[in-house]
Amino acid sequence: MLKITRKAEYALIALRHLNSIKDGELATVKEISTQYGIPQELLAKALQQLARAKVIDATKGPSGGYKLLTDPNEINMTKFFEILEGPMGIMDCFFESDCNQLSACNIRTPINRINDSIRTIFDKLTLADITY
Amino acid sequence: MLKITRKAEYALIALRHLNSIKDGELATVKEISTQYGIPQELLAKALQQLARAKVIDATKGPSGGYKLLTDPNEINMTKFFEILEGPMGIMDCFFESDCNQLSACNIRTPINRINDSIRTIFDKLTLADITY
DNA sequence: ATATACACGACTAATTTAGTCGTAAATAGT
DNA sequence: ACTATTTACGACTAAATTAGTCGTGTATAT
Repeated sequence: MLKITRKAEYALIALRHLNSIKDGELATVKEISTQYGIPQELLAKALQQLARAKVIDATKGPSGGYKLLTDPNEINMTKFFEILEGPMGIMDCFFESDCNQLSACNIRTPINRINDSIRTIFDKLTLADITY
Repeated sequence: MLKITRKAEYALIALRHLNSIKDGELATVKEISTQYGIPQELLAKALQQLARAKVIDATKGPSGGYKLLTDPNEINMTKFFEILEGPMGIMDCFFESDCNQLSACNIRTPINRINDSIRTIFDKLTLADITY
């Protein structure tokens, strides 16, 4: 339970990789997927999402690839996960609001507190923390 | 992402309910599922798991039902979730160990730290915290 | 031109979660 | 003893989510 998706996992591996290469260098999806044994197309999608969100920068064409765009200290894990997996919350009722049991529900408040705790952890965690 | 299952959600609602009834009283699955609009059979399963784990106590027959068995302060959320959803971890590789990418994986250690943080939160959270 | 690399939507497959059903066993009340 | 009620539990189906693939398009270095 409380598992992250593989896509996020792959993205994390890739980000860490991007963080480790030299300044000015690029890494391609192919390289990364080969090196870590990750399905290429799936990793590609994840990196495209991160590129759209301006976390990484894409260069097309031969000798193209990706590089980090943001300071690793600036990318927190809440942002990261929300880019890849959508809004973070341990229960759906925080996003949906069409829960027909709302009036009867007796755990909304406590669940909210749990949720905040988890969010706080991920807010404080940056890519830099994942990296060392 | 990081969502808990509905079964766990239902169980939490039920536990909170059990915690609210008078000492010596019992609540049946039927009552609870009706009151909160929860599928009866699914809630039944969840409560059976909790009963097997000695978190609650079951009495069969007419005028039977469930009651809390443990002090709400003694039930922590890690235990609770692991009873209902199995081992808690944000990645599978902590349980499986047959990951063939292990050698290449560059995020195992940092992921472990994240995992520990989450665990710590849930370790400290008891049913009593959910209850007030 | 052409080969390489990213972009992206549509699609299928696999896995997980949600929910149902049938049957059994205990027990209180009659 | 019989019946209604309630828990116990495995097998099953349905729904939803996640994982992974494919086809096509666009940019660009050589």
